[in-house]
Parts: sequence; C-alpha cells; structure tokens
Amino acid sequence: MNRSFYDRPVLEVAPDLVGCVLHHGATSGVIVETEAYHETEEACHAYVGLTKRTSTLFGPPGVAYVYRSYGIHALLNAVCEPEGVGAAVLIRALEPDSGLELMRARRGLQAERMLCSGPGKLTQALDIELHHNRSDLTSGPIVISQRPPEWRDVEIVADRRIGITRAAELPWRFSAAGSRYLSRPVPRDAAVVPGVARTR
DNA sequence: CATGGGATTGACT
DNA sequence: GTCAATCCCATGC
Repeated sequence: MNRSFYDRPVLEVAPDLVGCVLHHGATSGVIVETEAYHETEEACHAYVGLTKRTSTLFGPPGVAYVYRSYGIHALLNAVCEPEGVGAAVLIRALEPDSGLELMRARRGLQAERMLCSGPGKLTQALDIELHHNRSDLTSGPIVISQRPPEWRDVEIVADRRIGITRAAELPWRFSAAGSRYLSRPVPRDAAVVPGVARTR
C-alpha cells in the first residue's frame, strides 16, 4: 500500500484496511477487524496533543504506531491523515494466512481461531514489538498489501469500539461480516458500511 | 520524583 | 462472570 492510501480521513482508511493483508517476515494474515482513532475524540492518544508519546501519531502517514498496553501487550496502528494531524487505525484481528506453525509456536497454542483474534494476540503471533514504532509501512519490515481477489467485495459492518471508556459511543470499529477470527462478535444490529462500486 | 491509568489477555470461580 | 499481571509515559507536586 502506498503512502497516499494512508493520507486520507481515518474513517475512510479504517474500513478500507479490512480485507488487506498484513505481513511481517514469514507470517501474514488478512485484516478482519480495525478501529479508527482521531485527535478530536477523547479515546485517541493524540487527544492530549503533541508529546513524546504521541509524536508518531502526528507524524507522516503510512508509519506504524506501536505502544504497550496494560504493561504487557504491544498494539499496532497505522498512522493516517496528513502530517500534523493525529490519527491512526488500530489493527485488531487477522485471519491467519501464512506462517501458521510459527504463529502457534509464538502464541503457545494450536487453535487457528485463537492465533490473531485480538490486537495483542496478532502482534505476538507476527512478532511485532515496541521497536517497530515509527517503522515505515510502505517499505517494511511490516507491510500491508491490497485485498486479494476473494476479499475484494468483503461486506464490512460498523459498531462501537472495544475496551475504551471515553467516546465509547462512536461506531468506529470495522469488521469483516461473518468472520470467525474477530476479537469479539459483532452485534446483530451493526450497520453495513456502504461499499464503492461493489459488484453483486 | 511519585503516582495513576490504560485501545488486553488468560486463568480462574 | 471476576481479576491480576506489568510497563510506558503524562501529569502534578
């Protein structure tokens, strides 16, 4: 994915990333769940303004923002919007694609559905850590490629973000409808995101 | 310099 | 359903 893909409103990039493939080394998976974050709402780290921690979010688009959550997990985001605007898409779940045995070894379990079904799980499975913060997603080592043909017309649903206490009402979580690899089920009343030139 | 909170997970009742 | 683990960093004295 080139830089212009990320240099757009985060609410466009977040659903567009569903169905794309995240790669790191010998492991990869199709993105099935994302969340959008923007400096104008309280749940976004960039809400506090420019600090050492948030400087990545305010930097150029197409860069990885990786931070530690609850002292244990590394969470991966893709920085979006023009430099100077703090916004990013959190990658929340993958459908494992390649390197399954490596993922199983790193995760210490066998079930395919448990390998990448959460933001902290997928970083462990793909060996993504804090030192990847600020790495360029357009050149690697972590890269995101466009949707494979079979994911081109994936139906995407929107509902509330998970695990946050502030601005929790915003429907900024985007999931592949019917995926069995999500971090949590999608509510039945979730809205379908309109697609562009979607075939029937 | 001390404190507190958090975009989670897995183990346990 | 409950709950602890554990680290980075923003904030306040």
